[in-house]
Amino acid sequence: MANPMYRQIAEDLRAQIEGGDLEPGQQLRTEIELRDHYGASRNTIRDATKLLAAWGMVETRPGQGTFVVRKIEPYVTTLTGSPKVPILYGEVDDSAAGATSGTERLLYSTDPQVEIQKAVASVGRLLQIAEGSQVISRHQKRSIDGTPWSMQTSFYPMGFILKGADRLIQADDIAIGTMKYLEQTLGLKQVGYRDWITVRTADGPEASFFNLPPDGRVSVFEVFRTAYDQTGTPMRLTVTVYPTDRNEFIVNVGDVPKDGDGVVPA
Amino acid sequence: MANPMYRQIAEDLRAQIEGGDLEPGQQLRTEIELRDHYGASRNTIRDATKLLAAWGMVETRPGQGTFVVRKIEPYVTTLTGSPKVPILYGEVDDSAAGATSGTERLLYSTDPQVEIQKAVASVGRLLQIAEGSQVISRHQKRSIDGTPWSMQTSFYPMGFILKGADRLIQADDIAIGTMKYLEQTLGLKQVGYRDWITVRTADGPEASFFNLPPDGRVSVFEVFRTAYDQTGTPMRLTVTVYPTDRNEFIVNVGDVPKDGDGVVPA
DNA sequence: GGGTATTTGTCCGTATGTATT
DNA sequence: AAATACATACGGACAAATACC
Repeated sequence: MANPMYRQIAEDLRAQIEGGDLEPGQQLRTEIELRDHYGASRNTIRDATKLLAAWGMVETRPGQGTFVVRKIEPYVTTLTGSPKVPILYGEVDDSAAGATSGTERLLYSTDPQVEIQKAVASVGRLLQIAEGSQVISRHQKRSIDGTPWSMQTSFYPMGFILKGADRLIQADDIAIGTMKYLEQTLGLKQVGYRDWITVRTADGPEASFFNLPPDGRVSVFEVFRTAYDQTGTPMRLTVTVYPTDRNEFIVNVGDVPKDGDGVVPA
Repeated sequence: MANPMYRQIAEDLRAQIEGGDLEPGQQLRTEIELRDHYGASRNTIRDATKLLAAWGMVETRPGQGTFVVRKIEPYVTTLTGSPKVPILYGEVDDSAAGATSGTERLLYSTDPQVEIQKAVASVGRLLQIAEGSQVISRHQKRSIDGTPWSMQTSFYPMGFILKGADRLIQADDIAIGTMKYLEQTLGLKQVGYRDWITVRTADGPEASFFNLPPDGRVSVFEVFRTAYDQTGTPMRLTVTVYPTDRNEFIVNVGDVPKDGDGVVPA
């Protein structure tokens, strides 16, 4: 016996899933049935399904059963350029739900939650201000087609308010865009940005908002975007968290064909 | 009791780790000691440590004990630009190991493993050739400072060989770089590339090479880089797999300050 | 709403195997 | 070889979530 029994059972079930014997969304046999089928104890069957869950192939629902996971249609964000999704702020109109046609996707964003905070170490470092100094924090949760998609928090130096950009501390959307607003009020123009991309396990609130399984299987992208003004000074830090199971990114460098068919690997 | 016992125990141990009572690398008390301490059964203690392992906070080693994980110093790759690490091919000279000084990091790469393969769906789509047509595959495993870092496979259309780029099927490094070689032999010049970034769970060989825990906790970046020539035709597809626990990425857009202090969030 | 059957979740005790020191 | 520590496996009991009548 090279492999332990629970692993062999997991491999067997994996083969059934990958072979198509078990469709995505379909329910597996119950633990009792699997116990009798494999001649193992229920706990060993549970070890096998736990391993499959760690592989991201099944999920268990208390009171219901064990199901083959349905892959979420990933949303692709192009980091080198602007997103092309129509954005809807405020309350969702339920009557309009389900009316999105074709491949067009609807992005819904909560109104910004504005707070004055002390800069933690990472925020201070990236904004090049002292750790602990005051910053404006604008937080939004965003969904696409009803699926929780990302949580975004933008940080601005507190000095922007004193210099006249007082709309930053109002808890509503700045329709023309904050970058244009800062240009009009403070003369700050964004000339470039740097994205820092990491992956980590989701914390509690994130797992809750994104509906992630509690076993820590799905991690999240954390993207730190530092925007620089014409003097090379950081003018905004945007931290966005995306679950890795429903998000992918594109980076275009140099002369490349337009996005379209043939850019998606799967 | 809002939470089950194993979860409360896990939270308690987590607080000890985050509070600094348990240092990274330090051994936890054994399962038997924890069982007596918390008044639970050994199986419940094991459920708690399994949860901590899923959170990426501890790792268990058979015959040794349970240890607080040591965070790996992440390696940062700038996607918009060329890497700046010195590359060493072939066998490693052990006598030189440990002699790297300062912040300089040593990249070691295996000799390319060259194969002729049929293009799978994703390779065919990104290279814009028919699925199942022949491609040259050049695979390398790479380490930084002795730590397994990435697995990279480049795919070229088979036609390149017939047109004279026959060094592509030799299993050694092309010192001047394959891009320059293709320019010299075929007149193909890379004018840009597109990176497609996804995250998925590691498969068996990947988990083995990268030394990842078998519980599926650590996932991997999979970056598909399609290089385009002056006619806008894909000339190479490079698929690189990086463990997410030791890799981060940077994307620079527009006019940004040089990399250096203040670009790292943590 | 209530009650019941089904299914997974939690917890226990025990025994044995395997890896490491 | 022996001791230690985690890994695997069993069987049992009860709890909690869900679905259905």
